[in-house]
Amino acid sequence: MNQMAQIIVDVPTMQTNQPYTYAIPAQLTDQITPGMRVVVPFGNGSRKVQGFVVGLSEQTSFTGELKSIDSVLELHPVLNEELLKLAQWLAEETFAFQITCMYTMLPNVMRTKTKRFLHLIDEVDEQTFLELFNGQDEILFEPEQLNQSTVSKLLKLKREGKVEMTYQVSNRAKAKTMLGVTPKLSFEKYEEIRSVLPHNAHAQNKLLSYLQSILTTTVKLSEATKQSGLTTGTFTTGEHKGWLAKVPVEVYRSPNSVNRRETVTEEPFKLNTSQAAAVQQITQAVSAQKPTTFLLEGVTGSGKTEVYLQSIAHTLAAGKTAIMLVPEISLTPQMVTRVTQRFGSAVAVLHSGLSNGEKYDEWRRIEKGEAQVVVGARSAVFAPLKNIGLIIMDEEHETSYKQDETPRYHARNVALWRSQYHGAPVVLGSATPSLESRARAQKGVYQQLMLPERINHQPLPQVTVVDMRKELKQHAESNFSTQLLDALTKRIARGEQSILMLNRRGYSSFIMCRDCGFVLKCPNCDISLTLHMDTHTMKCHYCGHEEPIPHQCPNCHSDKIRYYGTGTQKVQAELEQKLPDAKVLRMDVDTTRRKGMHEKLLQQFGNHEADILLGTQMIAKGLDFPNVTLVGVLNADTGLGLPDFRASEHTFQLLTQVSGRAGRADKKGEVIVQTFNPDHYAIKLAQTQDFERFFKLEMALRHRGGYPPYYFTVQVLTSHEEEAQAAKKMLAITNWLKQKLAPDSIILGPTPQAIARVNRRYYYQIVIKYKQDPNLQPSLSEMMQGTQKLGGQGFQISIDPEPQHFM
DNA sequence: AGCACGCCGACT
DNA sequence: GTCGGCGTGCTC
Repeated sequence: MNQMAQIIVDVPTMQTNQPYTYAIPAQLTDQITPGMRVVVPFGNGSRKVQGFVVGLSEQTSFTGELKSIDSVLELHPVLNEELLKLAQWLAEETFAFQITCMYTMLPNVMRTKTKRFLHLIDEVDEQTFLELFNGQDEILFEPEQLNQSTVSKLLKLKREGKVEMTYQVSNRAKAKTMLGVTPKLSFEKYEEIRSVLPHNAHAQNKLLSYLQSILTTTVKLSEATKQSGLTTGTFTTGEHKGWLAKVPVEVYRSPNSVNRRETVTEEPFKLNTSQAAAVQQITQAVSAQKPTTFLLEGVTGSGKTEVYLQSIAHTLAAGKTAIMLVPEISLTPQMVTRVTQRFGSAVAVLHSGLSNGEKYDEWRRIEKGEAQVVVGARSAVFAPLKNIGLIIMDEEHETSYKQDETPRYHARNVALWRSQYHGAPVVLGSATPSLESRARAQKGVYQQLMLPERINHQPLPQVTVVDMRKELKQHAESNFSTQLLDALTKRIARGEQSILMLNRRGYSSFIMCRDCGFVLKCPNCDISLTLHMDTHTMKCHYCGHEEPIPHQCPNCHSDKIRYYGTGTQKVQAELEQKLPDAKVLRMDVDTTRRKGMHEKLLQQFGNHEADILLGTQMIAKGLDFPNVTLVGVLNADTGLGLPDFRASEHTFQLLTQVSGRAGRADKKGEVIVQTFNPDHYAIKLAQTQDFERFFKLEMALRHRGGYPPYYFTVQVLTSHEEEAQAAKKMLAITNWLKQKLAPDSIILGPTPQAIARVNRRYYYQIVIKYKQDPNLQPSLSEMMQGTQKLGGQGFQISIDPEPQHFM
């Protein structure tokens, strides 16, 4: 009989990042199983915290006195054996706390906050009673809500033993309920009642028949009224007479339940030879339960999605489940509809647009086995599916698959882990794979699948590169070349649509004084403020600081303070001036901040309510508008200037993707790319969508520079309010690590971060490059242990494995 | 995180 | 002398 449980408590610190042993009280002996959420007393005051049971035992090596589990939060575990193991692996891999990893895998509602109450247990004078307790003998204790003297007075009473503190962990993971009706009597009994019913009681007679028809089941009241044609009043009468009971029934808040088709309406398309070959290879691995990783390479329009869908169909037919990961930005209604029309109610969709309650409900549908296909962004890789047969990751090169806060995991690595666990293949799909993945395919670690031809044999759109250096010499400064303006004018005349993309990477519209060169900067961060015309403010994109637009230079009081840089708003203004007849839709962070605006704008554009869609990167991904025949990239190369070794890769990927947006239907597409670097290889090769040549060239450069994928990388970051402190600490860490690491591991730095100060803190970093270093993981763990106590000294230290950009 | 213990300055 | 400031260390 297991009398003890190992529990990971919700106290995210290095020192508490380990299981604690608790006694299982007698009345809970049979209920506690690993993966459950429980409430336990923790720490000196035995305050109550949430915890996860990770193991059971009969003994413990702990010699102190054990505390007992307070209560359980669910009847069933929320983490199964697989996910518990995954959480442990993830914690080691990303240097994060186990508790943080567990919460990452679960819906937000499972994160709890403990409420504290103060209870009066002794006599106090009337004055204090009224002042502190407002005449009640129990109050909610929220120190941040109260003023300081009140808090200290209360704490004093506590020390004197006149007041007791109690804790309450509130469980927000509640299923939504609706009123349901359930018959209370037997068929015969209802028959008896009917025989003594007055002849004119038609409604009650009808109710009796209805109750007889749903015996032993519970039906939602709203459905019951619909089915029976009776009013809620009649049901209430029935309740009063003891014929039926009104009980709460659990329902799902599924937002798309209305349009979620119960029946499959879309037929699989016919595959071409290469698609069929790909599906065949994938499904073979599914059947053989081989955890093969496939790299599915195909130009835009080569029908990757159909390969995914038919592979999933096969997986379902084999009685298994599947995960399909897509970047958040391509999780559009069109895309979701396509999947749901194929697989009906077997699909669960997880995306950021859902409310916490809705996410919880989708999660429960998956967990209960009611959904077998999960479609979602990064975190959907943790979907609690059992018996996974296939994991798909579309646009595998997308940087959004890496989480940029702890745990800093990459969904691809999690997918590969689960693939090994389940013996399930992974399909990584992209037109422009990440160099890491493509290199692995080269080495035979991944199996390459190619889709060389476009589905309807259209030629790729013609891509013209315009040299903006020449353009600028010919006429005044403008965002538009003559060529692009002409092309736009033509489309408007023909009633066709255009997409204009502004590459915002490394660009912002700041404001500068033309007399003294003063640039308005954020008072908290080392970064210039960005102009926002819609709110008429200057904003800091890092800390959110906001201030009014200056009309006079704060430094020299000149009024020649002007805007610099190119934002979408400025381009829109220029468009309106140059093409006054064109209807322009602008889509950027500012116009899509409100929930649902993204979809709404796309829908408007799809309905041809505008001629031109102007936007940033977000319009490059996965949109399919048949009437779009022109794609213009206003500034292809702003990203190239960044001191980031992935700059070329990102530029190539972006241009290739955006080019795929032109002429997808029967109309021929054209792409115009404006650049100041027309000879750059990333731009030239994107013109012909020649990924293979780009790959070879870029790999040679990475080899020369000693960059990934030739090396693995880890970034270590320290910060402090004082610059010298941050620098000193980083240097000390560097010297310590140098002694620990393998001789062929390289440490770059310490260097200040590109934006050295953010939110009043200074950041210093090092980057470790290594090929194979068994000492690295333990050394970094040791470092995290050792530096933990420095937290109180105002230091923050974080580790980012395989950072997206380390500048 | 949050609670207690413990050691120093400024008050009745 | 005591009250309360927060630096330090621990939590089954």
